[in-house]
Amino acid sequence: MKERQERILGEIVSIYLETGQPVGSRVLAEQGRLGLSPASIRNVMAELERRGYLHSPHTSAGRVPTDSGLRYFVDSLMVVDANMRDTIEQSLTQHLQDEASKRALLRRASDELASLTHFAGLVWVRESNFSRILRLELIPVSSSQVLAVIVAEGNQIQNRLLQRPAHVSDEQLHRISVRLNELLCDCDLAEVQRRLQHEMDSDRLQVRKLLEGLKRWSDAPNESQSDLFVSGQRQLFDMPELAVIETVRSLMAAFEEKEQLLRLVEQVEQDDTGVKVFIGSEHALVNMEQVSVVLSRYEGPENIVGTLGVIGPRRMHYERVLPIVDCTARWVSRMLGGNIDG
Amino acid sequence: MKERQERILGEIVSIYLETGQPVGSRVLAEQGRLGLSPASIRNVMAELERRGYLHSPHTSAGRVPTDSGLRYFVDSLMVVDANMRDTIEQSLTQHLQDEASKRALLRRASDELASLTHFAGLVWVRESNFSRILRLELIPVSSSQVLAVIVAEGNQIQNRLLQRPAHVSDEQLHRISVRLNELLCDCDLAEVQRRLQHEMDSDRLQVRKLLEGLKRWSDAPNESQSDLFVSGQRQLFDMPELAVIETVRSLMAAFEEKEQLLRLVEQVEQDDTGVKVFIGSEHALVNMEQVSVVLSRYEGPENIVGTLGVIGPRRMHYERVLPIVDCTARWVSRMLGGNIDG
DNA sequence: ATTGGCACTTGCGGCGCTAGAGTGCCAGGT
DNA sequence: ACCTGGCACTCTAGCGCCGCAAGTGCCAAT
Repeated sequence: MKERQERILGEIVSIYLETGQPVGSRVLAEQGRLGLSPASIRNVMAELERRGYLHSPHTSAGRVPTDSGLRYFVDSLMVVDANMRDTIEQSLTQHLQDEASKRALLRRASDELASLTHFAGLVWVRESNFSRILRLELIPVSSSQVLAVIVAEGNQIQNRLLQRPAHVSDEQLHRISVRLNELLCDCDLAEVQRRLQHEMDSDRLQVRKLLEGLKRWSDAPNESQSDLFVSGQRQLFDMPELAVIETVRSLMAAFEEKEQLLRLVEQVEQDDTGVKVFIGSEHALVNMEQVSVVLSRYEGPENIVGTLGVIGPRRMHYERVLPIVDCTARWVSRMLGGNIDG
Repeated sequence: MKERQERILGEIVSIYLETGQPVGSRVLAEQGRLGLSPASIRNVMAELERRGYLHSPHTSAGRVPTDSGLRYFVDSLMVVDANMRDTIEQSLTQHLQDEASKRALLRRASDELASLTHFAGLVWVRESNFSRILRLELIPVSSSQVLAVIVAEGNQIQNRLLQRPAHVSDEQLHRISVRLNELLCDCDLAEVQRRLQHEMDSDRLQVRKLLEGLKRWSDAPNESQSDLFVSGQRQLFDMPELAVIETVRSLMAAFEEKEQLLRLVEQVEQDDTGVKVFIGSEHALVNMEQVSVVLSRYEGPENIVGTLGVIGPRRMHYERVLPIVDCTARWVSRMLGGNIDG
């Protein structure tokens, strides 16, 4: 694209991001940074429209950047604010210092995304079953129940109540626990299943019920930990172009049903090329042509991976939001590396 | 109030609940169940308006029940559908059968409230620390960490990673675990604190760090379990009178900030007189004069208490919603009594 | 006490108009 | 060859107006 066209597209986009209104040749000329008359600008605008970067809502309105227009801006024209990163790091350091658990950390990360961008923050963590068992412990709870605790790789901790086999003393239970621990330690999921099955067949331990419970656990992903944190939805509705009941409904539906978001989020998990932007209709979310999604993959130790980012209006300051999402993702990755329970 | 006035108020309310529109004397007369002419009805309506049960938006609109009008309806006129309860029980039995954890159960209850009423379901559980310890176990995780698991009364289970004291073998850790278990078993929170302090002072076990971690745990309420479940918000925006951006914002704010809701919810926790209804401005939520809240307290075994209910439009079918909330609360109470982990 | 009739009030939808904004194109200047 | 002022054209948003429909309050008659 000609340099002249780029300059004009850039100006149009940045004014549009500010105001959200169509921008006309007049204001563009008066704003002065181009040194061109309205008429000249009009010619270029017409060309840009022919190429699909601009769009007129109607004859007597100005031009609005299309999704492609914004895309071009984000890909080629945008300059990220350099000292943005420091500000972000600072804020993150301040607010995300020492969180007790992984869940708490992620929730706070989501809050932080929301408060930095003033849009909706989003943190997703891949639903993961225990992968490789580091430790298994059975703890007697009552005469009818026993608590199974599993510590898996990446310090994931999961627990579940199982039915206690009749006529098994605490003493015996402890022995079974030790035995199972030896049996299942360092096994991955498939191996755990196999060995449990084998154990059940021979049933030397006479605790078929218990083993069944364990097996069922390893079958189903642990659904008790919801895995999508969303913060600051309400801020979206402060943007006039999103404060439309139709859009509101769609947004709420997306947040509540989650499947649509998950599809998007999983796309990002595939390739790990930093921050990914979906502008307007680029994500396939229906009725949400006015929103953009900015996501990045993050990665904790062993088996913890996920995606985080923000959902905001199509006209967001990408040059601010992109580094925010990027930094937060890195930060979260770093924090997850530390000492954190699951 | 005169029987005639009651009948008319009742008719107005039930038409209003259906349509959401002001109801005029004409339709009321034509509807036929009163056997009176529009003129007569008008007289009574004027009287009802003077008493504050009705309100005209303007001269040429019909009458709309005020909050007091609806209140009177709910308190004195309403007849709850008798076989409603069966339907509800049935649906609950079907969907809430065996949930693995307390959290899962409560979340499902919230979903169920939402799907039965088509409004937003709400379940709150009182944030509670462990009360009386039934069992404490220390599990070695790595060379630097140890997992503490506490089983408390009511089968509440909580776990936390603590720093592992240096130079303590798995063997020793197990002994410490047994010792601590003996020491702290059956103690309430205050007693736990006291004994831990005492133990730290003498420090016979040489594991000050570990004890400190435990103590800090018992100080702070366990914040990692968020305690308010909300489902089906989006359904609210299908009601035309709530699909107003102003109201949407307020609703979202209430759901996100939670303090306002908690204040309401705690009011209900105080007295346990079954279902409680807040109509329109009766709850002090700003900008939400168009919504009503129906809540009931529920109660699990030992120390688990909470409030659940729905948030819906002011014009909801109270005669349907009240039994739904009531039954769900009883049901949840019953289920919590069963075998469920925390 | 009830009711039909009538005058009065009020919001709402449709219509036409104007002002303002912005464009496209052309002809003339550099 | 490119830029620019000018002009005719188009479209929308806002305003005022009007008439319709709905509903009321009151009164006189039953």
